[in-house]
Amino acid sequence: MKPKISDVAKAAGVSPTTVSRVLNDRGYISEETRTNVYQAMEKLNYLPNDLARSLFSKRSNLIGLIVPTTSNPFYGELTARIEHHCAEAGLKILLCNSLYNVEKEEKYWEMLRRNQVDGVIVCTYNRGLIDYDTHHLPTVAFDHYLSSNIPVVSSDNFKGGELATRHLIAEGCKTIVHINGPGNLETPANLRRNAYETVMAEAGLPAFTCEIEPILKQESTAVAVAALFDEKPGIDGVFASDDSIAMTVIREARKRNKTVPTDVKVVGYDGTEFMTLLAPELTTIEQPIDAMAQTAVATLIAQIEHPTKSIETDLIHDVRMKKGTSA
Amino acid sequence: MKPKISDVAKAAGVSPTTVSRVLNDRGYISEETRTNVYQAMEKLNYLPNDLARSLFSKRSNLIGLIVPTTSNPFYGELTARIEHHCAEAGLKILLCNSLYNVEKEEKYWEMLRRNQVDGVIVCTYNRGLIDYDTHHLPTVAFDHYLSSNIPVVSSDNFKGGELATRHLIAEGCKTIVHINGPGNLETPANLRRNAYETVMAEAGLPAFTCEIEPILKQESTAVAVAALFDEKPGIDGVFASDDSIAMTVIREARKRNKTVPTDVKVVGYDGTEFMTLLAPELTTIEQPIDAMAQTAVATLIAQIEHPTKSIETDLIHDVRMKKGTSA
DNA sequence: CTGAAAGCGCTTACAG
DNA sequence: CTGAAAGCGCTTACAG
Repeated sequence: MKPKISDVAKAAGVSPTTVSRVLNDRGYISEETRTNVYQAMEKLNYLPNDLARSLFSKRSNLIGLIVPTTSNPFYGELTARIEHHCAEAGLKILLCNSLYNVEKEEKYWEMLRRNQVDGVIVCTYNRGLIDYDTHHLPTVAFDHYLSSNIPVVSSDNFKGGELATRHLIAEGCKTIVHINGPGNLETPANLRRNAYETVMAEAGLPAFTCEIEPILKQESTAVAVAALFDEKPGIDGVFASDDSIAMTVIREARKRNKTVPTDVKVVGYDGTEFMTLLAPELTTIEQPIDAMAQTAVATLIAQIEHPTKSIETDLIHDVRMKKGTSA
Repeated sequence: MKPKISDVAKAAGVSPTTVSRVLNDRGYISEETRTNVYQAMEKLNYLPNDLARSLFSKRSNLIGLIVPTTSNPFYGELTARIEHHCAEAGLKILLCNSLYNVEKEEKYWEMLRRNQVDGVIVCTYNRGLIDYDTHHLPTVAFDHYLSSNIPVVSSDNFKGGELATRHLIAEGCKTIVHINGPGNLETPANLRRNAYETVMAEAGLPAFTCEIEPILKQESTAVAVAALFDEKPGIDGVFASDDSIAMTVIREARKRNKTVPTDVKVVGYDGTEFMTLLAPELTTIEQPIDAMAQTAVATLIAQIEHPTKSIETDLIHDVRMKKGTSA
C-alpha cells in the first residue's frame, strides 16, 4: 500500500500532526525532528496525497482547459503553452476537447465542477450555454465573448486584418477575397473581417468574404476554396483567417497554374511554430501565442486569488506581419 | 458556498446516507425518497465532489498523459484521440508536456503520483529513469520500451519501413536516404531504420541514414536537410521518419530546382489528419492513430481493473501506404 | 427502507 | 516545540 502520513509518523516516532507540520513548514519544529521526518519520508518513498490536501484546503490547483481539439496545431501549440505556464505556477491541466460540440462542452463543464477545478480557460464558442454568472467559477476566455464580466484574451484582430489587407493592396492586388470560418462570427476574430471590409472600402475596392466550415472534416476546406476560385477567377489576393486555409489556397492556385505570389498573393493568420517550420514561405499575421497563453494563465490566477478584485476584461495582444514569399 | 451532501439531505428531509445511496443507486430506496432527493439536488444545483469520492474509493479516474509537446501535430492528434477514448470511459486526462526533458518528466511523474492518478500513458523516452517496477502504477508506453513488463503501443514500424523503401526502389530510385531522429534510436521506431537498411541490402543498394534532432527548434531540420542535399547531390529518393521532415525535404528539393517526384521521390511517416489536409500530395506511411489511442486506453483500463492479470505487452498496429504524388 | 458511526488522508486551531 | 481532536465531503458496513 501507499504510505500515508501516519506511516511516516510511526517511522519517525512522532505524531501525524508533526509530520504535517514539517511537510508544510508550519510552526516551530526542532531540527532533529525535522531531520527524522525527512528521513522517514525518504525511506518510505512517501508522497502526500493531493486529493486529501485539496479536500481540506478547498484548492485543487486544477485548471480546466477546453479547446476545440489539440489535433489542430494552433490549439495544440496554445495548449502546450498554457500547460507550460500553469506548471510553472503549480497548476495542473485537465484537458477537454470539445470538438465544437455544445453537448460535449456542457458535460465537460460538469466534469470540471465535480473535480473542483480552481478555474477554467475556454477556447470555444458557447455564449449563453453555460451560466457563467451563477457558477462564478473563475474563467478566462480565449478569442470568444462569453459574458460581460469574463476576461477575453485575443490578438489584435482588427489590426491583423488591417495589416493583411493593406499589404495586399500595397502589393497591387485588385480582387482581394477574405476567407473566414462561421465559427468566427461571434468572436473577436470577426474583427479581422471588419478590418478587411473597412480597408477595402477605404481603398474603393469591393469586399468579398467567403465563409467556410471550421476545420474538422478533411476535404471541406479544399472544396470550398476550389469553388471560390471557380466563382472568382480573377482573384489576385487572399486574406485567409488561418494558416491552414491559406495553405489550401496556395495549393489550389498552383493546381490552376497560377503562380504565388506573381498571380495570387496570400496572407494567412496565426503563425504557429509548426507552420513556420513547415511553410516558412507563408506571409502571415503572427499571434503572440506564448504571451497570450501567459496572460490567460496570469489572469485566471488573479481571479482565483482575488475573487472580488475587478479585472481588465479585454486583453488584446499586438500582432505583426511575418513576411514570407507568398505575399 | 457550494452545496454539499448534507445540504441536500436537509432540503430533502433525509440523512446524508440516504442521499449518498440515491446518488450511487445502492440498496433499497422508496420511490418517494428518491424523488425528493433528486428534486433537492436539482434545486440546490448540487454536484458531488469527486475529490471526496476519490479519497474514499481510492480511484481517481484520473489518467496522466505525458507527451513531448502537443505543439507537434502528431502528438496533438494523439492527445486528442486518447482524451476522447478516456472521456468515453469516464476517465480524465492530466496533461503533461515533457519537451523531451528528463527533469521535467520526473517532476511530472511525482505530480501524477501525488494526484493519485489511476494510470499513466507515456510517449517519451526515459528508460530507466523512473522505477516503473517499484511504483507499480499502471502504465502504457507509446512507441517506447520502458520496462519489460510495460505494454508498448506502436505501429508496425518494420513493415512501414519496408513499404516505404520497397516503394522507392520499385519507382526506380537508386540513391535512397533515410532521415531519422536520434530520439527514435531506443524505440520501436528504430525498426523503421532496420527495415530500410534490410531492404536496401537485399536490393544491393547502399544504405545511408541521416540522423537529425527531434523537432523542437525551428530551423534545425531545414539546415540538416540542406546539408544532406549538399553531401549527397545525387539523391533521388528519401524515406523520412515523419511527415514534417518529409515536407522539409520536398521544400529543399524544390529550392534546388529538383522536381518532386520526377527528380526526387519522398515518402513520409505518420499521416495525421492535419498533414493530410495540408499536404495531400505527400506519400506517407499512415499510422492508425485513433486505433492506437484506443488500444492504449483499453490496455491501461485492463491493467487498472485487473492488476494481477498478465497482459500482452507488444501491441503492434498495422500500417498502410497512403499514395500521394510525392513518390 | 433509513440513519448513526467510522473512516478515506490530510490540516489546522487549540492545548499543553 | 509537540500531540489529540475535529473536520474537509463523501461512502459503506452495520444496526434497526
